[in-house]
Amino acid sequence: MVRKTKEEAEITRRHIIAAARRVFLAWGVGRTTLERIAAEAGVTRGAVYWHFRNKTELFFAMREQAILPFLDRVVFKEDDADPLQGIEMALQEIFHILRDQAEVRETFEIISFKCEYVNEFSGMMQCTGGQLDFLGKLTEAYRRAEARGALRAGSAPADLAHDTFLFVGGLIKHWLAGRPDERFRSDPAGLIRNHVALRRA
Amino acid sequence: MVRKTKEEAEITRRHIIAAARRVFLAWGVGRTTLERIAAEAGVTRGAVYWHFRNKTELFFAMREQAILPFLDRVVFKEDDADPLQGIEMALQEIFHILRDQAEVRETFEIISFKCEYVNEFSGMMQCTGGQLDFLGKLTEAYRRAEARGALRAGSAPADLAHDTFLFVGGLIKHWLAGRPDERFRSDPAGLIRNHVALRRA
DNA sequence: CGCTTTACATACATTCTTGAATGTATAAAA
DNA sequence: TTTTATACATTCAAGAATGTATGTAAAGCG
Repeated sequence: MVRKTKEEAEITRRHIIAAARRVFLAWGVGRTTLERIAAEAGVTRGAVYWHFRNKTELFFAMREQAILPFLDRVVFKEDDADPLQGIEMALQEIFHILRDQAEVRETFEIISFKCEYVNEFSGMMQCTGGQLDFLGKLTEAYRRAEARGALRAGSAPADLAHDTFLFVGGLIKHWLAGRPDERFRSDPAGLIRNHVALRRA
Repeated sequence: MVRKTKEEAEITRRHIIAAARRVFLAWGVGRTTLERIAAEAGVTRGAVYWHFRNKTELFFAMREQAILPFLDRVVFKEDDADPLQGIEMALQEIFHILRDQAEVRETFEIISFKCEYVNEFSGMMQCTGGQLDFLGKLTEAYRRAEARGALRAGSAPADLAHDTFLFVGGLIKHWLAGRPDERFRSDPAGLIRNHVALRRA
């Protein structure tokens, strides 16, 4: 066996994560063996065990990679002229990421449908910190909109934020699950536009 | 072994399904062995194999049981005075069922979080017939509301129905996942009320 | 230049699971 | 009353899958 440099080892590590994503998606996390991941990555199980303590750690490494784009790209712009526009664009951006970045989409598909939330994983089904953060930012954005008089009367920002949060959760799930011809999959932009329009003053 | 009568065999069958539900919930469907289900039900694996061809068939039998209460109890009453009231009550009823019927709630938890949608199961992640039926009834109900002038202007019934459908999907998921102190878990009624109120003329 | 650590591959022991085969006592049918 | 089908229990063979232990050759470092 030819010993690799640090850079080459890092590449191997990424290959293993990418292979894991493909195999998880096709077989589900539970039915995926490290042997199969290794084969898919063109290495042996020994290599996988070298880089990751076990399947769980590999799973979390994969998950981490997919969350980063959202932290970077989903932001609530403060548009004084139309505060709700910032909310709408943030929501749209979620689906742009899912559409454009296959690895992110596949990872979300795995998290949503190819994984059992039990034992070490059971905490993951609750709202994660990132999700609560998103809910908080949504609430702030609606508050700003209210201050600008952009909201229709009778709706508290916090309630609107909760409603939007649940809407987005449902949409992500159905978007991921749906076949291309289904509405949830084909027209998230329209659904988001309608959702936000309901809130306009 | 004492051979059982048909009635006793039916009871055994139900016991096995109930045991499977408990074990699925704790261990996840994939990591659950028929041996463990059998032990939980107080029978041997032979009995399980007698009643069900394999774990998949047992899973679907359990699932079937949990869907029935919704077909019975979630109905859209046609209230001419306040058509949106019928929609709101139908949504509320979903969570009454989940709150009151532990077996239904647990089964939904399994379907949502303790099961990998792969191979035979992969079709299940799409909208089932029951869900599409629900969406259809929602659309009809909103159409009736529009005809009665109960809807705020500018929103098409079909769009409202989609929005509500996604909201409910998100709410069910977060309600199931949440701990009792979380808002999604503690106050679905309020969230539903706000959601419907947004649509009022 | 020699030692140590790294980055894997290989081999092994152990532990589940599963499906099927077989046994068996009795309920139900004839 | 005899026969047959039922409703399980028990046993077995065989194949994964896992974690670990060990081998190894080269990279990295003083």
